[in-house]
Amino acid sequence: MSTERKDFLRRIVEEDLKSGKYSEVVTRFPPEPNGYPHIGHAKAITINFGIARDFGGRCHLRMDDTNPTTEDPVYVEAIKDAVRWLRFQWDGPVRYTSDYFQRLYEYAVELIKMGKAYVDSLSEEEIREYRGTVTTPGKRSVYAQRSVEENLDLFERMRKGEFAEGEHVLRAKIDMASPNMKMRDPLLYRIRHARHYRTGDKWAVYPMYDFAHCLSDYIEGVTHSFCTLEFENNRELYDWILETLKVSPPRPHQYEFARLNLSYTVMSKRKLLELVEKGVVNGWDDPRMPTIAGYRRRGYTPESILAFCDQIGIAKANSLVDVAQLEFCIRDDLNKKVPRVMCVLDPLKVTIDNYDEEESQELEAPYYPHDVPKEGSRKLPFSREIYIDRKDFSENPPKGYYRLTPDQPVRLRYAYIIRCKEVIRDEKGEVAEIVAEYYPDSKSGSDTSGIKVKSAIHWVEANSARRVELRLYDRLFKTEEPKGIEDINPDSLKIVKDALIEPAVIAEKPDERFQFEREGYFYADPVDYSDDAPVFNRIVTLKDSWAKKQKTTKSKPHPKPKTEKKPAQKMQRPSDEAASMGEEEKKLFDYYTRKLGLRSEMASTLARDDVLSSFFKEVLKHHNEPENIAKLVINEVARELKNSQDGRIGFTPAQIAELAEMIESGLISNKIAKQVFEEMAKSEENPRAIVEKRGLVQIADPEILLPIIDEVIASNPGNVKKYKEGNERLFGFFVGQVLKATEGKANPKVVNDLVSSRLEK
RNA sequence: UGGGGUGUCGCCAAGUGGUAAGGCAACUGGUUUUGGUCCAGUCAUUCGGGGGUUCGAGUCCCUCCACCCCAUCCA
Repeated sequence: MSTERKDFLRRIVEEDLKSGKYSEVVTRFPPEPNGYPHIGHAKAITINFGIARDFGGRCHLRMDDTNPTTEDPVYVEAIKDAVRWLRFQWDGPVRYTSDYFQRLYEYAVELIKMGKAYVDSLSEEEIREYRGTVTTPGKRSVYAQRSVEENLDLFERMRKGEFAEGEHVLRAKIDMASPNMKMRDPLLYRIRHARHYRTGDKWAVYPMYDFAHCLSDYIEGVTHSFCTLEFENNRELYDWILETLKVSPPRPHQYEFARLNLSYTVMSKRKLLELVEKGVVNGWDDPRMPTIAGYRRRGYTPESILAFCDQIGIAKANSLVDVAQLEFCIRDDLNKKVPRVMCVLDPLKVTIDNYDEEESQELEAPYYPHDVPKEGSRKLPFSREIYIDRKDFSENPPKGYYRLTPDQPVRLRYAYIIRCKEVIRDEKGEVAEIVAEYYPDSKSGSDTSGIKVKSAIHWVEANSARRVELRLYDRLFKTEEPKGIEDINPDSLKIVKDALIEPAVIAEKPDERFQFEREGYFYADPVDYSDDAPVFNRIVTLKDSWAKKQKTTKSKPHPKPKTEKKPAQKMQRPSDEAASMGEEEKKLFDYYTRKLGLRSEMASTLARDDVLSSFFKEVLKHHNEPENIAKLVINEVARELKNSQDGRIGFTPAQIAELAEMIESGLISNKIAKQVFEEMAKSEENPRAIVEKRGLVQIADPEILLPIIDEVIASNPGNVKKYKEGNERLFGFFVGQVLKATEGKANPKVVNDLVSSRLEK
């Protein structure tokens, strides 16, 4: 990985590798085998395997199988399939948390011996009560006082299966009053008399996620443990277990990213399961399902899913990705790959009455358009009777209609231009057939007719066409953020039983995915397709700007009202803040405003913060410039204070006073002061010493500055032009360049004046 | 309500004090025997709101607001 922009996880890995924290990156994809993986898993897979690949590391596939009641081998197969289908390869064998049960048990025993874990015999309800709530602390169980020996004995007997489920649990002894609920003596083990699909009846106790996960990561030598946002609160416990057990470094660390949400889709296992169980869809691999198996059956390519995962990025903001982004990815991929063929979804017979009944011919048609660099073609039978799509003919065409009408000829793609002569109706008055004539000299590729048509439509020859079943899939839900079954799109599947397709598709099988020209991308259903009864799934439609235009002209009587800029919300006056101050704070506030003459914003900020306030007063003793000192303390000192975890700061009030003097005297600029600040916080050196050592004295001499400015102006003629054309934001660019050239030492005020006068010329 | 997180275009998302990237969507126009593709172009005077610091703030400080997660013997 070189210099291109990286997501925050890759930056962390890069940093850790550079600093030598780890010599190699090891990640893992750790699903619980209790359901079919979906596109959200694809994101996690791409992240874990992708990062390992990008940094020359390894990625493990681990089944997090600590709950025997929910897991099943069919899911481990589905997960393995999904990873392989996405073209990733896990390092070594598939791993299982259940393989570590013995070691995990030993770690638990160790915790007990350290007095850091105990067997609790409270009931489930009691445990819940004792835990407290998010706002009230919990209280510890009386059983927490059990001796190490008793705990050891009990835990051993739990393991052997001497107790009923729920009778005892093993808990970590941490803090029942922790603000983090996950730290209130979390459960480590519970009794389960269930058969585990791998370990059978060997164990009667099973580790909980929090205990198993960090240790499994550690056992496997994982360095970076990526998971989704909802585990943020679990990180403290993850670290606590590894730290308390004093496992030898290198230790794994957990980082969280936002899980994928897709519009018009549900992603939770529970809701997906409901769809399957209630028969809303036909199983986990129903082409409408967001499962990997579903997309695969629908006809999505692994490349398109990967491209999608790439495009959506990795971040920490909860987001809802537009499904249109996914649709773009599959269209984009298939456009470059698949053969174009003709299939008529809603056949309308056309008899070409000037074409001899006895005659027929074969037309040569390429499988790929001019812009797809692939070779291949097939023969297209042509005769007196053909079928076109019903929507490609209109007796009363709307404005802008390019297709066949009584007055408008059209080209049959790869064949001739035809003209409608007569419309034949059935007893209900509907168009049943069209009688047309063709222009013999308009043959595709050797057209000498001189007739101009607005469009070319697809068609099939009546005798040779094959009847096929088409499954037209649409979004499963009708709302952007569906809650559940109540939001199902009733038209998510339309089955067309008697579409007609050109014979070569069935006979030659040039591919399994096709573009049915002007309709969409289709995939020969891997389960139900047979040569006798071909079935195609619609993967996605083509973009259709005609349909879009129709829709907008039909349903857009009013132009969309431009949303007004929302008016500024209620202003907050500093005096409002003063109102919320306590007695002491108010006194301080008054003192700062009246005696020291500080502005109220500053005064209130100081008055509300003990540490800042006393620091401020200390600095004042060394240098009595309340306003300047207050600014420094409020902005700079406050930052350093926030950034230091332990509340310690690497500088003294006297040093801040010194810094203030240097700024006031013009020795250094504010910009440099910031730099000095950071240096001070780190090195604990005196500001003056830092300035001298690093040569940070401000440059205000035009004699020095002017040549630099001219240089900057000379080397950015484009920006000079833009600036002169009115892009005043660019002013900062020039100043910035000069500052950069002087390593920040130029006096910005002087530079501003100078740049301004130079640019005027 | 305690704690942990997150707010940049309709949807994603870069951005680490010096010109608000990019993709999707949308919208022009061109090419086209697919109303597809492709090509050219348009689309954030502003970053949840308000103050402050600074020559200069999406980035630093203060404050308010909104949303998500945590009280399964699930993961």
